[in-house]
Amino acid sequence: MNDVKAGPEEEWVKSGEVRISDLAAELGLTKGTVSRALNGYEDISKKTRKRVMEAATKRGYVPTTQARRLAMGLTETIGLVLPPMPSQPVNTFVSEFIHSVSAALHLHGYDLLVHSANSEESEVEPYRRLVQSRKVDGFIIFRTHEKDPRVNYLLNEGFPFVTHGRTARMAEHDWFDIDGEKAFRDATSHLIKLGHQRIGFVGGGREFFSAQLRLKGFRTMLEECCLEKVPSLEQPGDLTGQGGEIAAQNLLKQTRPPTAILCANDATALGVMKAARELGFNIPEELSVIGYDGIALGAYIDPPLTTLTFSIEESGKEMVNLLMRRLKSPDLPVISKLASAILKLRGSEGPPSSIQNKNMENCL
Amino acid sequence: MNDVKAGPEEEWVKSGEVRISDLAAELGLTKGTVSRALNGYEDISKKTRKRVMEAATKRGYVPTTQARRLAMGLTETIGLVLPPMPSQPVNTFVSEFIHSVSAALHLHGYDLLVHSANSEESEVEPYRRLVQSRKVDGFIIFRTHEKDPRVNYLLNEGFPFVTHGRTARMAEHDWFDIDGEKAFRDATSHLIKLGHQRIGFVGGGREFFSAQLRLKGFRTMLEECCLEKVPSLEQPGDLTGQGGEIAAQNLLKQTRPPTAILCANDATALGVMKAARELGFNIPEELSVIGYDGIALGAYIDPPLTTLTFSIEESGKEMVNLLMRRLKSPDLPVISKLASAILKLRGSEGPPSSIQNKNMENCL
DNA sequence: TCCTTTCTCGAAACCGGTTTCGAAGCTTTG
DNA sequence: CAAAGCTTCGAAACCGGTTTCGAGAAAGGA
Repeated sequence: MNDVKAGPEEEWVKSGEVRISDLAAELGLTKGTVSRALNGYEDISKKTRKRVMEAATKRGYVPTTQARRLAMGLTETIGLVLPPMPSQPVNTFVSEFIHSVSAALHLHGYDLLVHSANSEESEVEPYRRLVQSRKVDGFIIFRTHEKDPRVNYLLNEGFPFVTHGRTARMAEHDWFDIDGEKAFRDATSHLIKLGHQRIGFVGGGREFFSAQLRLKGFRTMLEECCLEKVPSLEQPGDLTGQGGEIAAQNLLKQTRPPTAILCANDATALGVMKAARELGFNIPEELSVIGYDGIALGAYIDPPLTTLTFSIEESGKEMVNLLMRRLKSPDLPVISKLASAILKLRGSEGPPSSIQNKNMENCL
Repeated sequence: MNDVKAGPEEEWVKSGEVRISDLAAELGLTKGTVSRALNGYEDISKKTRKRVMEAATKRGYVPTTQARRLAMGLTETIGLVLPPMPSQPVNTFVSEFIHSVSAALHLHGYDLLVHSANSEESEVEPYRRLVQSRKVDGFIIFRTHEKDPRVNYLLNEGFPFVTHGRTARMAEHDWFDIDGEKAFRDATSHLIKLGHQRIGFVGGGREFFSAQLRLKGFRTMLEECCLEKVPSLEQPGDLTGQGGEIAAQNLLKQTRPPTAILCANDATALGVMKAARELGFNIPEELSVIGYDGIALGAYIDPPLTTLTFSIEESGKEMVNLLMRRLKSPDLPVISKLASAILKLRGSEGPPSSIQNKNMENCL
C-alpha cells in the first residue's frame, strides 16, 4: 500500500512514478504477468490483457528504460563521437547530420549518444570507453581517414558500426559515402567544357580519405581530356577558409595563374574567393570557383558559389539503415552505398575570359 | 567457474566481457565486497582493496553502466532536443553548442542524449517521452520562446533543466543568456555614432524571446539618442536568409530608405546584403549592415559581415554548470547568468554617404 | 466420469551492479 | 580473562524490469 492516501481513486498525474510492481499489486497480479500482458505474449487471456492495458494507460505507466535494457541485455543506443571542433567551424554538416541520424534512429526505438572527443587523447579513446562501459550498441562514424584507427579498433573488437566515408578496410565494414571522385570529375568536366584549360585544385588534408578521392576525380578528368597535369596547380589545403586563402595566393601569383579553381569544400572556396578579390581577380569573369558541400550560405554571397551538393538527410537515414541491419543480423555480408553529389550551378563559374588555345578539341 | 578454459592464466583482452561476479569468484570474495572495494568504501582492508584493484585492472573490468545506473537510480544522462531543422541552416551554432555541452557534461561523468523533434507533433512531446521513460536526469533547452510550453511542462513536473535564453517564467528556472538587448544597444549606438539616423531593423519571429529583446535594445538606444521611432523601418523576419531578403526589399524600396540595417541574426543579414546588391546598394558606402551570431564565414564574404559575437563554448560550459548544480541540490534558489556579446567590426558598416542633418548632437 | 490438452497465470531466476545489516574474528580495555 | 570495540567481510535485499518453467484450472475427448 502507498503511504500517501488521499482518496480511494486518487488521480495521479505526476509522470514516471508508477512502477510495474505498483500496477501488479493494484491488479492483483504478479509483475511477470503484467510484463507479459504489456509485451504481447500469447499466454495471457484477452480479459486480463485488457485489464492490464487499461490500468497501464490510466496510471500512465511507462517502463523504466534502464531496467528494461538491463534485463534485455542491450542499450538501444548508438554512439556518435564528434571530432575535435575546428576553431572556425564553417559547416552545418554536423548539426544536420546529427539531426537526421537522430530522427532515423528514433524510428527504430534507438537513442543517440553524442560524445565529443578532446584533442589531447587518442582518437580511439572515446570509442574504447563507450564500448567498455557498454553504453552503446553501435557507432556512427564520419570523416574517415584512409587508415582509420577507430575502424581498426572496432573491427578488432567485432563491434558494430557504419562509416560515412570509405577507408582502406572498406571491404570489411558497412559504409556509406558520397561519390566525391565522380563529383569532381563532373565539376572538372564542366569547367573544361566552359573552355578552361588551366584549372587549379585546392585539396583537403591528407588525413581525410574523401578529400583524396576528390583530387583523384579531378586528375582523372584532366587526363581523360588530354590536359596536362601541372603540379603547381595542385595546392594542399586544410578544408578551412584560411587554407583556401593561402592556397589561392599560391595559385594566383603564378606567372600563368589558373582560370578556374576547384576546391575540396565550400569553406576553402570562400577563402579562395576572398584572396582572389584581394588580388583583383573578378569572379567569375577572370576566375571560376567551384566548391563542395552545398552550404546554404553559398547562395547568399556575391557571386553565389557554385558547388557540389548532396542530401545530408539521406546520408543519415541510409547510415542508420545499414547499422540497424547489422545489429539485427551481425553475420550478414558487408554492404555499402554510394550516393552521388550534384553540381549546383549558382554563378561563381563561367567561361574563361580568353580562350588561349583549343587543344582540347582533340579529346572531346 | 568458466566453461572456457585454455590455461591457468589466460590473458583475456576482449573488452567488456568480465562481470563483477567473475571478479568476485576469481578472488574468492562476494560481489558486494568487490563493489565496495572498487568504490572506495572504508570497511575494506588495504590488502583486499589492493588485490581487488589489481585484478580489476588486469582483467580490464569496467562496470556495466546500465546496471550501475539502475542500482543507483539515476541515468547520468542529459537530454538535448533539437528543434526542427530549418531547410537552409547557415549557422553552426547547434554543432558548436552540442560539442561544448557534451564536453562539459563529460567532465561530470554525464552523457548527452540528443533527440530530434519532428515538426508534426507538439513541441513538448519529446520531453514528455524522455521524462516518462526516465531516460534523462535533466534537460538543456535552447531557443526559448517567451511563453515556452517546454518550460511550462518541466516546471510543472519539477524536472531539472536549464535554458539558453530567457522566458516569461525565468524567475522560476535557471537560465543562461546572451544580453541581446545590450548587444543591440551597442550596435545601434555604433551606427548612430557613425552618423546614421535612419536605421532599419529586421527582426526574428515573435516566437523567439531573444529576438524580441534585440528589438528592444534597438528601440531603447534610438530613444536615448532622440531618434524618432519609424514603424516602417522595423521589419519582421524569420531568422533566415529568405526572410532577410524580403525584409530588405521592403526597407530599401521605401522613398526614404534606411542608411543602415540591423539584423536579428547573420542569416538574415546575408539575405539583406543579397537583396541590397540586387537593388544596387553598395555596402557599406550606401548601406551599412550588421548581423548577430558571429558566424565564421561572415569573415569571408565581401564585404566581411560586421556582427555581434559571443562564445558558444562558454555558453555550453555555463549551462552545464548550472544544471549540475541543480541536480546536486534541487532546492537551491534559482540562478542565472547573463553573458555579453561583443561587436565584431569586419567591414559591412561605415558612415552614411550623406549626413543629412545633425540633430543628434543635442543628445550625444 | 476420468484422463489428457490447453489456457492462464504465479513463482522464481535473472540482468549486473549497489548498499545495508549483521556476524564473525581480532584487538583493546578494565 | 571476560566484556567491549574495531575491522573486515558475507549475506541478502534492492533497483525495475524480462523470461523461463511449472502448476492449477478449465476445456476437450474417450
